[in-house]
Amino acid sequence: MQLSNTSQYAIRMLAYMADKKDSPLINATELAKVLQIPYKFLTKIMTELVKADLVISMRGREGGYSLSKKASDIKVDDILNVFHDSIQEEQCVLGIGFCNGMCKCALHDQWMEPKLLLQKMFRESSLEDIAGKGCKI
Amino acid sequence: MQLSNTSQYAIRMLAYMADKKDSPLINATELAKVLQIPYKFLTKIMTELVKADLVISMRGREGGYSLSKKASDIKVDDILNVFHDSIQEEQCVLGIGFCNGMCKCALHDQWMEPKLLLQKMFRESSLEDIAGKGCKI
DNA sequence: TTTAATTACTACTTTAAGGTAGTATTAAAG
DNA sequence: CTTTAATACTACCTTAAAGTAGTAATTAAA
Ligand code: SF4
Ligand code: SF4
Repeated sequence: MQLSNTSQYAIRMLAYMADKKDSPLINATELAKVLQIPYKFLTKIMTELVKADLVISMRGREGGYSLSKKASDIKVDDILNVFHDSIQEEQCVLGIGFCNGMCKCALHDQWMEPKLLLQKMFRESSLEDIAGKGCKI
Repeated sequence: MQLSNTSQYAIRMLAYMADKKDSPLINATELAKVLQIPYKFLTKIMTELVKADLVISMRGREGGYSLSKKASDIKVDDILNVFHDSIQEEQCVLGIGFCNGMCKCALHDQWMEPKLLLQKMFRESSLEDIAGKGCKI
């Protein structure tokens, strides 16, 4: 019951970048070292974030990565969507069926509440919220 | 963000058994067919449930499985614990660190609420609650 | 006592996520 | 122009979960 490694890495990478919004470009070497994420895996993930238009990359010497928009405009859910790790509308807590409300077990209604809270949290929390709150992640 | 396949299967298997509390023993062949779970995988899972004392098994002809206690006494969380799929006390929503409340990101407090709800749900929901509510899972 | 039907055990295969290696491409610095 | 430092691409390796196969052990019916 937790996010994939890849999503976790992606969130931390982008949160770090949001935190260092003074630097126009941040490179993979720095990110890998500071966040303790394998360099090659990090660049692989970053390339996906570039393709998803959450990040802009500059190749070549003095290159690096930067957020494609304001930190407050990049929601956690946008990141999760890139890696298909977001909570779907009809997703069953047990992963058994898809909730249609027609025929339900006792857990169905109980699941609604935490599910809605999680969805809300992911959709409304931006990188700005996560970063720069005194605690580096 | 969902339970492992193994946990899902285990819950469905036990819920089905709870539902058929009239039959003293239920065998793997029936379970596999009705629940559409691979027979060999099902027996592997069931053996773990036997070792965890949630299920009693009878070998040999006319053998099968039965719940080791009343359906109302087997909680979903008991099943999740067998497969290390329960939500830990200090578990971080992002899977990044372990929440100690000392140094936290903005998601930390928001995570508390759905997490407590999920824990409560898993701990308080029994097989009796899931089974026999008109909807077979 | 033999046979059939069942669970238990051991070992293997498959799949997908996570991770690594090497090379190509790009662009600024010198 | 050449070098250097960066990202991008392709292909592979590793690990753990999921699933499969075959055989042993057990028990009741015949
Ligand atoms: S009724 Fe229960 S098992 Fe079925 S989709 Fe809803 S939560 Fe899942
Ligand atoms: S502060 Fe945020 S990242 Fe750190 S453990 Fe709590 S929820 Fe996770």
